[in-house]
Amino acid sequence: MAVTIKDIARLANVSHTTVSRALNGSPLIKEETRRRIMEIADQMSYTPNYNAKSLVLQKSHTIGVFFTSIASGTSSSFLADTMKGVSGVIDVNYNLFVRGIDDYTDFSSIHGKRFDGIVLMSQSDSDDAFIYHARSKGIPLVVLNREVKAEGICNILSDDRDGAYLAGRHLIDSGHERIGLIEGRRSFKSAAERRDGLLRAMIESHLPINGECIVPGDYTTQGGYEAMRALLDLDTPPTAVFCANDDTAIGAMNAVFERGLRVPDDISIVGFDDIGFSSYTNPALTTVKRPIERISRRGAQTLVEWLRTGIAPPQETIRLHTELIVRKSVEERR
Amino acid sequence: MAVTIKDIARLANVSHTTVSRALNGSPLIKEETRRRIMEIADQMSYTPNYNAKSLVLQKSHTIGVFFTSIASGTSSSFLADTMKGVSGVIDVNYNLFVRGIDDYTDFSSIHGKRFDGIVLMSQSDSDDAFIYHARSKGIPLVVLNREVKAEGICNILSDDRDGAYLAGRHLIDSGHERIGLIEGRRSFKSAAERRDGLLRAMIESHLPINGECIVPGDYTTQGGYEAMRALLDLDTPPTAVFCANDDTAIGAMNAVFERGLRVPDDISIVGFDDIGFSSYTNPALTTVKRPIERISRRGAQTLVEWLRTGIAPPQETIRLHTELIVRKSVEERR
DNA sequence: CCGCTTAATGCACACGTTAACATATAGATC
DNA sequence: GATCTATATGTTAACGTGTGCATTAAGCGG
Repeated sequence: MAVTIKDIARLANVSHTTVSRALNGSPLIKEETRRRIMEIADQMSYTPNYNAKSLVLQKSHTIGVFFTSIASGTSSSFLADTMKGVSGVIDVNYNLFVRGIDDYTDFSSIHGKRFDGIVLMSQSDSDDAFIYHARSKGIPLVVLNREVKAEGICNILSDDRDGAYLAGRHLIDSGHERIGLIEGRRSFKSAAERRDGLLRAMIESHLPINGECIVPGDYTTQGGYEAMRALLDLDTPPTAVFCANDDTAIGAMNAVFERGLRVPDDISIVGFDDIGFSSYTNPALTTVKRPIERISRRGAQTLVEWLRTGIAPPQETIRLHTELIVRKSVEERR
Repeated sequence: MAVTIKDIARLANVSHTTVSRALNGSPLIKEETRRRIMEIADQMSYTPNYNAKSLVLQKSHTIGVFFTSIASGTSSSFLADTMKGVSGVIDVNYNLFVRGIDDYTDFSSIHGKRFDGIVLMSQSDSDDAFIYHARSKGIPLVVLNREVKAEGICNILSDDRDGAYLAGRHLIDSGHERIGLIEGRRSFKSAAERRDGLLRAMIESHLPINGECIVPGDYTTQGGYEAMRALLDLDTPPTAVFCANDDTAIGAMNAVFERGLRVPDDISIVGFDDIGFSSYTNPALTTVKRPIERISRRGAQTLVEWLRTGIAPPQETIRLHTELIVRKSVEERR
């Protein structure tokens, strides 16, 4: 049914070897012959069978994009931005394969025959088993969004600690002294980094750190809502709260409104990520912009280059800058 | 490097054919032999080479998930919900391939050798060329989210017209008579259906339809913001506005607040989709729930069944129910 | 005219798997 | 015990493509 190089060979009165070489730009073929073959191929609208190619070349023509989980814990904007970034870079005759790591019970099907390379958007150190496996199989791997010290893998992530520090500074500079924190999902590395950044800003300014003002969260809107309720129940609630991400911040704002309080007049809120909606909350959310799409694009580019040249990128950790976006959810109380 | 059935055959002292049969559960193999082979395979942690399998079986083991566009026009929650729905159903030894149709300049690489089946989350009739192509190549195709009358393809979508009708009824029952509409993206079929649903409710109740109260939108938050500003600039603005989706509604609410007006006291707003954030807007958004994840899951199941049994599903249009979610953004003004 | 180099092409096999056909073994039938 | 049948396994070719090696043709120096 489908046209193969043998079909072309028959029409061109050459061997299929010659056709193969002509189509792949081998210097062994006479220019005139090549043109003739190309023309026939074109006219028959030949497309190579990638399975056959892959089989003989020991390449898969597939790039895997993995998330820690697709089913839960990954926010929509995060997933979408990643897909946008990656799919813009990988050209269309690569297969773009997408999965959550938690879809797998064992990793036996993850091997070099199946994936030329992998982009891992990693959120949790539970991914380490996956990373270890991929490395042991020798699959080129770029890890995004989380620092992994293992040898031979390239990290690209946003400087969350720095971003959280900026957010903290902003609150402090605005005159806040009693600052609360709603944390991110416990096992996620980013959660720890953001906490550390905020705390560094507070320590640097000699502000006291009250354990009661630090409450757990899970990066969800519902989690932010509940955490903020807990903070508001304190005898003296904080005047400003740093939320580990925007989803959390939106939930937190709801809890504030529910008590009949106002943002930022009664309580200031800062988020993290700058998802699309954060400029449309009421009041608009002051937050830290994290360039997920840029990270993904950069990661995909790194991988593509790696595959093209065959030389691994330097084992370095690239941190893309975060940026404080000041909107309306923080009160100046000087 | 990688272990093949021939390696197993050598160790088991049988031919590779026997191994192949044993692993594939052929009844021709003695139970004892099978066990022995299985054990060896297991112990060597054998994984089949899917390229070789695909080559000989003329199957690709790949399911394509296509969007009209990944780069633009597809909201994050839409994309994410689709991925969640599909990836939950397709088992992990299928390749899950994801792309936007607009990534392609020509469809020559879309053929049966490359895709066992395709799930198309279609938003625009610009996808018709793609659909036609896939059909002509004989690729099993399930089209989600948009009705396509072409023969032999199965449609699964939400009943947007009915949902919009429900929203309209709700506004009318709440005492609104001057009702505005911010439309969806012009080329998207869903935009027209939602408009029709609303209009039907209004006509049914003998409400006048003012052209000036119907303004264009594009399913984006920014678009909703601008459209609502236009509505508010009217001499007599509507008392309630139906927005073609939640993103639009959120933008619209912002425009209302910006004028110092209140929702729902001064103006009522209804959205469509029930994205995650719509219960966290302030006030919480009354909207119509559209089960994207369920649609995707159902679509993927249909396709999987089709591939498993080899018999095409009846060419029908399945409409999953939408549901009115009443929250706080509509005023009772009776 | 012979041998030698260079350019262009073909032959045959390999990649890992499945399947049609062939073969071997054992038990059943007469 | 010869013949048949059923059961279990092996042989071989095929899927579509790329590549090492052989082959042919042509050009060239002596």
